Amino acid sequence: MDVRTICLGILTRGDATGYEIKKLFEEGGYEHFVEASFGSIYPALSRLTDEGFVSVRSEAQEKRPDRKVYSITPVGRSAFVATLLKPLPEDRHRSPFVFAMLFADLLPQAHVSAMVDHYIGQVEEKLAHLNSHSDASKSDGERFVMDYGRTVYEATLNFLRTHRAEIENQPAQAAE
Amino acid sequence: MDVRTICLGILTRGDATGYEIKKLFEEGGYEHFVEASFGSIYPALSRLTDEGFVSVRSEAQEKRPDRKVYSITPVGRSAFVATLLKPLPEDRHRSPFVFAMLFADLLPQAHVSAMVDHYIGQVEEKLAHLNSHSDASKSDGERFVMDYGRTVYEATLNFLRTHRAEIENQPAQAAE
DNA sequence: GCCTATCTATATTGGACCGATATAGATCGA
DNA sequence: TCGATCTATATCGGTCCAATATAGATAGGC
Repeated sequence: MDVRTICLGILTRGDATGYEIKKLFEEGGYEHFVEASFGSIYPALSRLTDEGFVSVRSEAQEKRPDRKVYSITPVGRSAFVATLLKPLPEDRHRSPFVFAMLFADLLPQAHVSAMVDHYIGQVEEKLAHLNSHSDASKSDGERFVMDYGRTVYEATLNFLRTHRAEIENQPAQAAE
Repeated sequence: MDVRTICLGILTRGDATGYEIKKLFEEGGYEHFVEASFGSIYPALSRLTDEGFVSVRSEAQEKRPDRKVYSITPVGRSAFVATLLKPLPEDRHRSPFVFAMLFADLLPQAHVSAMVDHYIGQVEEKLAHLNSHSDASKSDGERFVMDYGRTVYEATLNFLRTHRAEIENQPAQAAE
């Protein structure tokens, strides 16, 4: 999903700055399915403004730099819905950890165990972060995607804990 | 994980052409954690050759275009292992479908159901593809990552089948 | 008082990546 | 004969992002 569509979607839920959009990705429990960097968010917001899909107003702040608050326009809202009604791009999953496990036999066993421990820790942290969000104020869609994320993280943890021995106790540099 | 590292890894398992590396991603059951396009594979192989991490030989074929076969060098193999021993980049997951489900309330219910059906079909296809790979000739690492993929796909399917009603029967354009 | 770490806030850049395209060689079914 | 599809290499323009830049803070340690 391109970053302009992502920003439009976020803005259907309420006005936001570029910085707030980024924070939503980092802290909002969305990291299992969406992310964007400042390097793409600010240019995307600029283009959306140029295209008339969003409008922008500056707000001065005391003791803080000014902030630019973006609002979706009616045209932008229609464009967003139209995009969702088209066939969606494929999911993309990239896991350096899983890729590295393909080659566990090339690594010292102690290091493989440490990598598995570290990855389990990362997933536990993400799950805890998801669980820290109360469901009280969530829409059905938000609850659905949070529960989906929990399901995948829990399945991942169960799998790693159950199956880690299968790649940890391999002879180093097995003949291949 | 950058594409050069990915190509190096594949080549530790045996010589391959750029085209074969791409086919491995598409058909090898790796799509839940790694992928690269021709647009990045060929330049990566060129750079690896320039850097001395791989060597290349051309093979003429009857009735087919010539093919370039790449082999990892001892220096390349060491570099690959050294890369795996460093801290790995974070996983990245991008799911336009899950992102769209955040906004299910903006869409006609029939369309939401169709999107869920289509996504379930895609995941079922990926799972069937994974299951089509016999475990007989797999290394422990390969078995591990295939089993991991199955676990995640199965958890996904179970979740979608169980919870789809939570976003399908919403009033259209709920007040927000 | 200074320095480092961290937060808030916007913006840009160079390099990596990729979908599309190009070129060139086939087979197969209608 | 033609269109679809496969094999095979390669490039390009657009998108994305980590890093960097600039500018405004607070807080804690020395």
